[in-house]
Amino acid sequence: MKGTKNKILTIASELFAKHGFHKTSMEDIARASQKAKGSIYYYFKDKEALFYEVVDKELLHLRRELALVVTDPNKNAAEKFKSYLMLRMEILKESPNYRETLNADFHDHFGFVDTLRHALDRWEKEQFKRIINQGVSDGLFIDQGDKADVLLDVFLMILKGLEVSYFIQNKYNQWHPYFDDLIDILEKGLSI
Amino acid sequence: MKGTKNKILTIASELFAKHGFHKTSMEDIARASQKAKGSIYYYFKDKEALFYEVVDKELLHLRRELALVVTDPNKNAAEKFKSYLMLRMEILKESPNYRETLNADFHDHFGFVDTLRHALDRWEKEQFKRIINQGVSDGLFIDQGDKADVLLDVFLMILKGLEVSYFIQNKYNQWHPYFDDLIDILEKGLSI
Amino acid sequence: MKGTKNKILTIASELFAKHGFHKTSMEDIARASQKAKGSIYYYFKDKEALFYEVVDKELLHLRRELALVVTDPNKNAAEKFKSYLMLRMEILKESPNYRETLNADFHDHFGFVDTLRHALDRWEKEQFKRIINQGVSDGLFIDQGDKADVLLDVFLMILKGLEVSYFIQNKYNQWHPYFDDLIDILEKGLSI
Amino acid sequence: MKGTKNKILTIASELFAKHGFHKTSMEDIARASQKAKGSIYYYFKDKEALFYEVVDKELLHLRRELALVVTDPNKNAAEKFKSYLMLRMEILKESPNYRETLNADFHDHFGFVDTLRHALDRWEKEQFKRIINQGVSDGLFIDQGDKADVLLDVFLMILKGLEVSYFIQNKYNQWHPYFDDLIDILEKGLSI
DNA sequence: CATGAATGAGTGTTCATTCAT
DNA sequence: AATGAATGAACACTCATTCAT
Repeated sequence: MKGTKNKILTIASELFAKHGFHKTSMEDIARASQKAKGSIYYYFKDKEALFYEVVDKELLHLRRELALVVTDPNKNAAEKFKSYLMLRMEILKESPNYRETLNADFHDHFGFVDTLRHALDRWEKEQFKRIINQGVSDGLFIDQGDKADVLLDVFLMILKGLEVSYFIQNKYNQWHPYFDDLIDILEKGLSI
Repeated sequence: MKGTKNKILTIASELFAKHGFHKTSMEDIARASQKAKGSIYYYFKDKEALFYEVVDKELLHLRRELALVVTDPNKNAAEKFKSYLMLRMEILKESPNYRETLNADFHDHFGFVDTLRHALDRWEKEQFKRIINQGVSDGLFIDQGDKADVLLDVFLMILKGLEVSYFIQNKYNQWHPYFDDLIDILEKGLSI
Repeated sequence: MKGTKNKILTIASELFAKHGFHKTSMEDIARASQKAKGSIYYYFKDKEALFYEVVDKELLHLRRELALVVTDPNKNAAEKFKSYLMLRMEILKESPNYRETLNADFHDHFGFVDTLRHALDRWEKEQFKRIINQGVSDGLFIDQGDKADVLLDVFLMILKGLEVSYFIQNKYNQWHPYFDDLIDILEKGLSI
Repeated sequence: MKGTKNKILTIASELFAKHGFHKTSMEDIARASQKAKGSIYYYFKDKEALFYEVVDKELLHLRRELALVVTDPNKNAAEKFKSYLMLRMEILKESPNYRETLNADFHDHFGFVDTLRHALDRWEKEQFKRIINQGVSDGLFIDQGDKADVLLDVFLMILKGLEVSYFIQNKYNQWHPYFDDLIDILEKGLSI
């Protein structure tokens, strides 16, 4: 039955989100989802494998939503650019398990999610390329030539950095009002 | 004796840096510092209290070094600005315990380090204000008026975000060559 | 269907042989035999019952081969004696599941194999009696009278003891070259 | 305190003896010795390390007792030979944990006791050499020359084999009355 | 000051077995 | 005849913390 696996996945997602990976025990998940501990292991090899699928689900949602923006026929490149950034932050705000992933990296406790994160990085770079190409062919953006790739990387770096100030340090509500200004700053800084 | 406490502190700093807070046990610290486990608890109430002092020490070092830049009589405001940013990254690179503090785990469950981080935030904002004020009075920068405070906050937000891409995601070596460009982008973005 | 049961039996035999009773899980057997876990329980009440049949099959093979020696019309008693001993060791070498049966674990906790082993003991004693009787009637051996039975038991005891040095302690290759000498010693020791 | 460690060691020895290594849990040992589970791990790295020390203690006892026979000034070589064999069996009967060591399981999966067993093997060979040398110099035994070493090994092999029939298959009480006969057989078999 | 023995709650994981279909 | 989802008891091991000395 899909039912059991999904229930475990859903409950696990909530618990991991609320208490973090380390402080959520398999015991907790089993109790909360009213399943036997062994049942979790029937569907998921590991605690890590369970967390992996939880994060995977979040990122699937993120990509699906962002793709709608990128392919939206009613927006020009500049609008897509801004919409993408804002929606990205909005969805990430509700993807707490992916966010936990950004940190612990360092001590390689979550090396097992690297696959997912790198895949997302590549995917996002691709989307930005599309937006920019559209902007260039529409005459809105200037073709940066060889510098384009580096600029894109730098831009993504800043973007990912903001996730931290925004979410992990819980400044979301504090900074959100100034987010427009921030996007302007970035656009201006990158505009040459 | 100061000797014992300092030895514990030094060794703990190294071990936390190498293996992280969670993966470093009091046992490990006791063994490495050739002290009894009980002795650690004589000087430090908690594992958390020990970590707190370790991080405190790192931030003390950071502030001391950055203060030298801010008060340097041989630099103008623009130079101080750039020097501050670069030195900040350089020292943070060697402050792994503070960096672990950026973890969600620590935010959710170890609020005890928040005190330190907030104190640093306030301190850094103060330093930037000094630099900018000097720049304005020297005619280098334009007085932003009411917007100054918000711009400063946004700027610091970006700065802190960069820590993540830089250190936690181990991109330091990858991005370092472009750091100059990045500072330029920030200066340009913020300059009007 | 015989097919399913036999497949399970064959695969189980291989896995038990390779990894031992404890380290072979029903899961392993199910996966390797491409059958569902439940199917194993359809044919075998227990993990123990499954192992029992595996061992039973090995001993069936052993008895069949040894019977050929005992009833061989072209060998005299002395030749049968030596052939029996050597063939016995040769076949046991390839009967790893029976051999695991010698374990203390199995004696303390898995008495279910005792039945098989005792049956084998009785069978082997019978075969030796036959050989000796043939030897006596051919004038090759001396009738030991009342002592015959005890001597036979002692002899079998030594024989079974050798299995351990030989197989369990993996000295097979080491001792094999001296096996002839050993049989001589036993013959001489028992000959009066 | 030696007290706690010894209590754990003693209780563990009894439990391992009664139920075997696998069926004795650390929980059981903790409960029976009225110590915390953690206390066991304070003194013993592992369940294996605990078992190792238990076996070590048994073998220490064995060697101490056998050494008394080997160095007994009131026995000639033949007497020592017989005494050694009988005492050996007597003590091994009361060394159930060492005996579990003879298992295939332990060979495949618990190589950690091999050290002990090999040390014992070497030690026993040494003792036999002493006895035989005494016998030769007293004119009781004939010097076997080059063959001595191999004969010794074969002899030890038989000896170790007997352990199985005797103890693991619980034939001790059954065979003990015939042990004298058995020693005679071995002496005769090996004597030329 | 300093020790180190002792604790016990907590954790991830395994696996033989059952049963509705 | 055959399945495979679901179970739950069991287990080895970790570690921050306490306290008598």
